[in-house]
Amino acid sequence: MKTFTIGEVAKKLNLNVETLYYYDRKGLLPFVHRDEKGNRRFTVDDIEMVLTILHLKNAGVTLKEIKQFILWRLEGDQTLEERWHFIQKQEKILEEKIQQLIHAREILRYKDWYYQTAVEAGTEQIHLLPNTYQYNQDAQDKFLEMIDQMSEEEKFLFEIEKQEK
Amino acid sequence: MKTFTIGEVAKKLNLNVETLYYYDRKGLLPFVHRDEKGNRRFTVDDIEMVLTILHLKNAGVTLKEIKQFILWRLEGDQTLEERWHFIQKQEKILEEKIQQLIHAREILRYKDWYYQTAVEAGTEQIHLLPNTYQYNQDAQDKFLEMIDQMSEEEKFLFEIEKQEK
DNA sequence: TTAGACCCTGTACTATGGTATAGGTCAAGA
DNA sequence: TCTTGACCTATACCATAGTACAGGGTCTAA
Repeated sequence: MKTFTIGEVAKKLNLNVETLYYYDRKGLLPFVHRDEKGNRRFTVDDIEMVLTILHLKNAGVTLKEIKQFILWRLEGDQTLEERWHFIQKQEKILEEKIQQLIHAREILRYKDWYYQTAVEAGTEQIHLLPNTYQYNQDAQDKFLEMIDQMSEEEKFLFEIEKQEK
Repeated sequence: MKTFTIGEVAKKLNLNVETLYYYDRKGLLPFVHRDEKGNRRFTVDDIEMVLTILHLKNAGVTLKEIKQFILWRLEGDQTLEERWHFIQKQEKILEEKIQQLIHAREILRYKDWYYQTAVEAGTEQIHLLPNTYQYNQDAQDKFLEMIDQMSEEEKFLFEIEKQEK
């Protein structure tokens, strides 16, 4: 069965070897064996595992949690339920993260509109109440139109702005 | 015009005051004025600015970059173009991040299926080739079915697994 | 008049996820 | 033979984004 050196794995997975050494030190690669010279040899299965680490990392899972998952995996079928629940939990967390970023994207798109129109007008004043940095009705309407759901913080600001007027 | 203390702002924006002090130290709140006693007083405009900071932070922008944006904003209309380009750049970065997380979500959903079926079967063996940790044809087919686009790293693994067989 | 709740500054400490550096082994090629 | 490159360990160092703590001021209510 073909095996790979740490350098080959790093190259193929677009990591640098230091990162793989770091993961090993942190206990994320307990499955990797050594040859007679003491060098790590990664099997295809091992690379599969490293890819799983990267998948979880991409999903925002910390190395500590990933380590737990890896250890469960080495324990075999008796930890299937734990692993399943772990995956379900991470799915929920990730879903929330995605929704948060989608909100952030709406905000950026609003700001994009805001600056595009300001640049066209040559001044930000077109969006502001005279002598303040507070947004005028048009800017607020556009905000409401472009943003699906306001956060609590945004609602709070809307409230105090209303009271000012 | 009503103003707010740092504690009030922190509470309303769900931050702790230390974080606001930290932002100030880092130069993100140069617009906040003090009263006779030396205490910070936040105007509605100021809170608007802090909310902008939080929006950018949610979008994954670093504090360093946010500081730049804030400074531009204080310079007024002559920096409108810079600010617009900055927003457009952050939009692109965020879009990529969202797509990456959506890929990660597909992977997690696949793993969810993988573990659900394994738990039902009582063993992970139903997805593996005998005596390895490599996925069998069914598991691979399901992967291809559930994952929209494979990353380079995933393609690489598929290749070497094919060669093994 | 004193305790508690805020406010302030400055400095230290933390976690996370690496990256860099020093010092060493070993095999292959010029 | 000697240098280059890939591997190894151990340790130091880094940025980011806070969090905690020490020491001090000021106002208010019991």
